Amino acid sequence: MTSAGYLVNHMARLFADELRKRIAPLGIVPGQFPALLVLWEKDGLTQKELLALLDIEQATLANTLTRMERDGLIVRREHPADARARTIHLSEKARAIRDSAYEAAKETNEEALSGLTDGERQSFLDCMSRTITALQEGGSS
Amino acid sequence: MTSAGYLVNHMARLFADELRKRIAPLGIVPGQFPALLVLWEKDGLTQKELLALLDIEQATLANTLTRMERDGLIVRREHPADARARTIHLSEKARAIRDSAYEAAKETNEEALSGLTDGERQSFLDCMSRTITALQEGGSS
DNA sequence: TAATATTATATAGCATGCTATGCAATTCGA
DNA sequence: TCGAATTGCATAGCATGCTATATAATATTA
Repeated sequence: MTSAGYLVNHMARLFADELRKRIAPLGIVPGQFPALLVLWEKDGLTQKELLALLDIEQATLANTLTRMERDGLIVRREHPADARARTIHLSEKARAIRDSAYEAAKETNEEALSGLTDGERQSFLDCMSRTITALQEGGSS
Repeated sequence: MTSAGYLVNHMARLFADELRKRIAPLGIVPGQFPALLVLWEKDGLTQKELLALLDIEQATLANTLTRMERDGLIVRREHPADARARTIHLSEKARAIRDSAYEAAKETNEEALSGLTDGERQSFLDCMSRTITALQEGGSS
């Protein structure tokens, strides 16, 4: 159980669980975080525009947005020019938790990497980025 | 999108997808891999014994075993001494794909880490192990 | 030994992710 | 401009993981 794949899977679940506990009081869950990060920067995007900034599939985003709407984090309005599309807008609630959510994410990362030096953290993130690139290139060949 | 948590999640999905593609011809899926690794070493364990060797929850294992039985990878027999328990046995099919499965996992790891030197791979795995430890300790405090 | 507690496994319900497919609206080309 | 192709989003169905709870069997204890 010390292969890269096994460790990566285990680590990802622990990361998600830790974040989940920290953001639970805010009324959000880990799967909503990436979309929120984008929408906190720029509101009123269409699903397609939001999708282009995330690393998930369209169907996954569609389902996540449905849950975010159910949870009162976003509202979707009809697109002014295209009846197929809808624009996505954060609720006041979602805007209000922004700083706390950033803080929770920061604390999660800090806890996870607490045993690593700054240099190790740097090279760790670098290794992950390069691993991601390698796996993406393999698939698209 | 360069925080540790985001990268870890993304990397884990790419790893799983790559492995999924490589083992699909064998008739298994990534979630079955950890249980298979254990059962290839030692057959006839109970669910509880198997669980003790894996990093997943009991309910997750129970469902995985149900799917493995459905897929013809295992059979479960009544435990000779405890009517609550069942012993888990690999099918001939599962035994037959062992070497191919190991090879597929090895190739997945090799592809993922292809851009890293041996030294980098070593420290990468080490960082992951330490991160896992840090997150486990935090939760159990 | 009968009542209680514990244990082994299963199930319910949910989140997150995927592929495949459906559907309505828009765009393009003849 | 009309029919075909494309596009934007939703839905179906599944895997993998979780927590909480149910159930039956075993173990303990008063």
